[in-house]
Amino acid sequence: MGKPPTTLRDIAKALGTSIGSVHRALHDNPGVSPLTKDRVLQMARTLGYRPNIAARYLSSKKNLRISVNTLQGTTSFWDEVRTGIREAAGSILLENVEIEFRTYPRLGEGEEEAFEAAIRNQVDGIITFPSRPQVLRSWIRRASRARIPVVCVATDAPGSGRLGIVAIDTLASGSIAADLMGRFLGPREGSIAITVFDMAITEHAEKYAAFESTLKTFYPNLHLLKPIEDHDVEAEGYNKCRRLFEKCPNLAGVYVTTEASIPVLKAARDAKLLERLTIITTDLFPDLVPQIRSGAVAATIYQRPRAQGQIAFRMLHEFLVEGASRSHQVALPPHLVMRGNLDFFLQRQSQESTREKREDQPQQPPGELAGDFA
Amino acid sequence: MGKPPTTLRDIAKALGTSIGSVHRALHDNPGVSPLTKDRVLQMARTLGYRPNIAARYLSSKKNLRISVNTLQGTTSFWDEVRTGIREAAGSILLENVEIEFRTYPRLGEGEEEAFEAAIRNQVDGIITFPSRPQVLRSWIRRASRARIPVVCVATDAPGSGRLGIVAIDTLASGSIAADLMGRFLGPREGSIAITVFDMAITEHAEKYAAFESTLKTFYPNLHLLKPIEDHDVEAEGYNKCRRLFEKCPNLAGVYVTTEASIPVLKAARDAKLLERLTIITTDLFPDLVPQIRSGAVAATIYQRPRAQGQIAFRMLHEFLVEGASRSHQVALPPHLVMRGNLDFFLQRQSQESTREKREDQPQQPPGELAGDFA
DNA sequence: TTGAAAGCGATACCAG
DNA sequence: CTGGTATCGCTTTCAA
Repeated sequence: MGKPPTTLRDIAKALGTSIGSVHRALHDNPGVSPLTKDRVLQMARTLGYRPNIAARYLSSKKNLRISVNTLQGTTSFWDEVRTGIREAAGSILLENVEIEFRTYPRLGEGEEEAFEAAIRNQVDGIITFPSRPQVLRSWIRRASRARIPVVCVATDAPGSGRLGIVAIDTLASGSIAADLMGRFLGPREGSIAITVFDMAITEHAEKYAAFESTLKTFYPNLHLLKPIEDHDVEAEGYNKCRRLFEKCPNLAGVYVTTEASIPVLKAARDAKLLERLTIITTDLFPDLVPQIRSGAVAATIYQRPRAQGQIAFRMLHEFLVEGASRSHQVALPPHLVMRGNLDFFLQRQSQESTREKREDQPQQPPGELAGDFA
Repeated sequence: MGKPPTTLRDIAKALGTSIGSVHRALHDNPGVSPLTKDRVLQMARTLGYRPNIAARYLSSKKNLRISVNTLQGTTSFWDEVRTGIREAAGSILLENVEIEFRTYPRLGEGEEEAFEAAIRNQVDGIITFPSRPQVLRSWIRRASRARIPVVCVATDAPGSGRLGIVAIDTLASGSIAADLMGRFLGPREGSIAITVFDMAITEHAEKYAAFESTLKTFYPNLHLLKPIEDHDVEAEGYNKCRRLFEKCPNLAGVYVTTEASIPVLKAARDAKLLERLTIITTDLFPDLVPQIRSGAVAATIYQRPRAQGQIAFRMLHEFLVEGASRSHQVALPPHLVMRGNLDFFLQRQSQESTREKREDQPQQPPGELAGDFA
């Protein structure tokens, strides 16, 4: 059926030139006359040339090096992102990737240095969390000019020339949160509070907008308050919440769009409001578990850090190997965690680490284990 | 850093034999003395030999053939599973897979024939939906004996020797449904109905059990009724529901664990109960969309057919190529679709088909498009 | 600037 | 039963 794919040799033959020249032309290596180069490029196109990845890997076995620039785990989120990346890297058929983790301790501290180091070390690609997109933008531009593709995780850096972005869909998150809030509260009236890191972050503004829109459309009995910005500072979140709780007696629910839910919960507890509030949080980390189990948190929107890491890696790897990848903008739908399915997600998280360990074990040669597929 | 990986040549040299013999020994091809075979196997193990996939693919470029045996799309579920499989196959680096779709028209009609045909055609692996696990079990066994690995999608075939299973986690599904039902209904008392295909299907029994357990634990005010079995027959579902609705005046909610939610909704409407019932359904298909939008369906548990297809394919491919894969039992958490995030999911579904078309376009050679990563 | 040729690691075939 | 070798498509080096 399908005719055999075009090879370098085919192009060379068709043009009466040599494989070497064709190769050089296709990779715009020095030492090709502009004429031959044009002809080769032309012919490659008409013949529909697609490089054979296996052959390429086999002959030049230089490894790809990918730098992963992320935040140190304040919570488990970034640990899981890294796990996802490791997993995806481990399940690649062509084992041609080396990963360098450059982890910085806090938001905006060491972020630029890490990026600079990655570029200086000539990595082939970068996966990064642009905690302050404006600051990182120029760095990403610089990387792009040096032909180092950059994939952003969790937060986008618009207008930076980054290759791609993997994040949770903000619209889906905000909307489902609002929908749940509305259904949980039923017909009664009340006010809803929402906390964000900073409305200057696109993602957070979008979540707010989606939440607001869905609430307004379907649950007009609920009134959304102005967003509380906590800037990931515990005291700030706590104090602003306390103040709000006192000022707003008809408060019915709170939606925490970031991981910083603990201060909010503490404030609610201290204000003796925990029982009366319907609280929806974001992500899943150890301190949140008892809050969910006790019912203090009605539901949490899980942002699937592991999946984000896996997809980011695949996107970057596919680009590095094939020169193009499917879609460079992935917006994942979040998962919903409540009391009933909490254990399922906790189990999943712990399975990750277990599996990591098993991967170090020596593997059997293929002939042996085809046994019963047990 | 890492020392260079062991090759066939290394083994041959260490044993003072030839590459040819080593190769034969590792693949237990005919024509090796038991002695050499043992020595080779031994040495391969001690040297930690791992075959080089790229080299293997390059030299013997025989394609893998995979048969995909699924139900014709009564709804869009199986179409999406197939799309997921196609997607995963398309994004494989080593383009060495050919997919043969064997689609049968209805539950249990043509299922065995399709399986038999796949085996007869000597495919390298099978992805199947075992609509009647007991019936298919012996066929799967037969395939396994012929060294054809089988991956089940959506429903398991226990004790069949299948290589793996990809499905939605029944516990997570049933539990989240119960949790939502409980929260939606609030403190008031009432009965809850649940419909399944047949309690003899493991997955359905498990969903029921999970639903029951979560409901009992957290929402004792709600009383769960005996399950309604519809056997995917429209009239059966409709009639049983009508009867139930009349018999049970304090009915507060219904959980439909299968795709067969339309008859239930019709029954509710005809009984003038639609407004008063909280209905949670399963999956997402065109006819359900207006029901969600109107609020008749409070939420639907989306079983992510595309993801199931992708993962099933990857599992099978990884096994065929590497002889082993990560985990052979994947239980996915479902997605939750409500009015607010409905559009997000609909958009996703339509993107699939759009993207499929774009894949046919000729691709640029790699040198060209590294441009601005736009 | 170009052409020729030596690998990369595994497969498969042919002669011993 | 075993050893040797051409081959897959590409990269890279060395001559010309």
